[in-house]
Amino acid sequence: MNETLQALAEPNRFKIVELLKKGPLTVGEIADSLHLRQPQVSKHLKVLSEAGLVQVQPEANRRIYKLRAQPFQEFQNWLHSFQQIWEGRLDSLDVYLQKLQNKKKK
Amino acid sequence: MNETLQALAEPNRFKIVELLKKGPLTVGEIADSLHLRQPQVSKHLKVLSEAGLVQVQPEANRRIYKLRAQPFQEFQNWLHSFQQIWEGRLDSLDVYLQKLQNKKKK
DNA sequence: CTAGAATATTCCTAGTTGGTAATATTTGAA
DNA sequence: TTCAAATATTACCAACTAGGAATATTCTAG
Repeated sequence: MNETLQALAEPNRFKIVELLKKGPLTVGEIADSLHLRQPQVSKHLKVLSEAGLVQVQPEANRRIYKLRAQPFQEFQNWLHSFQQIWEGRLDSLDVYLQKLQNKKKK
Repeated sequence: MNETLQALAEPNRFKIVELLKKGPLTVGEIADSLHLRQPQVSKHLKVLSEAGLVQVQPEANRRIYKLRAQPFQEFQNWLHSFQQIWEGRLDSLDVYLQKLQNKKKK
């Protein structure tokens, strides 16, 4: 989960992921699209790969990269755990202030 | 969006967000729970605040921090844009290989 | 008004990381 | 087998940042 976040937090890696949403691409195509140097793209893809966000399929001397579904789904699950919060406890601040008051009076 | 990711990518800030899911807390309470020093917690909260992930409510000489819904919702929207992908194009790799073949034969 | 608690800020340092350049590796084609 | 294209790897540097220590600020209580 945290590895996923760290991988996505880098702006160029985020752009790479956005690109791959449209479909699989080779390293060179990504470099061209984003105006990045090839070694940098390879390094970013390595990070994304180690985080499990992309998978690679060798094809001749090209490497075709594509997104993997799982980490994004786990991400959604995590975000889902927030949803209840905004509903059930719309603003528990008042409750909290009560709690503080009680402590003070102990 | 990217600021949100960068804020969440730091492990201790992630823990702070997880803590705040259970309800608003003061700086000191966060520091105690996570075994962090107060200045560090203040600094992390500043980053989270500037990213719009938390909001603060001064109460005497305490500052009560709580999560803000919006950035998490935007996050969900972003992730939602992936959902169609795993369905419609389950594995467009074959299609892509066709494309490569065509280019080669041009 | 003073003391102390809670929090923010500043300065410094060490570790991390993105970018570049150069090089190595792999593969198809001549 | 030799060349060129595509990609990965390495070494290096500059920039960023988290952590720690010290200090400043704000507020309450007495």
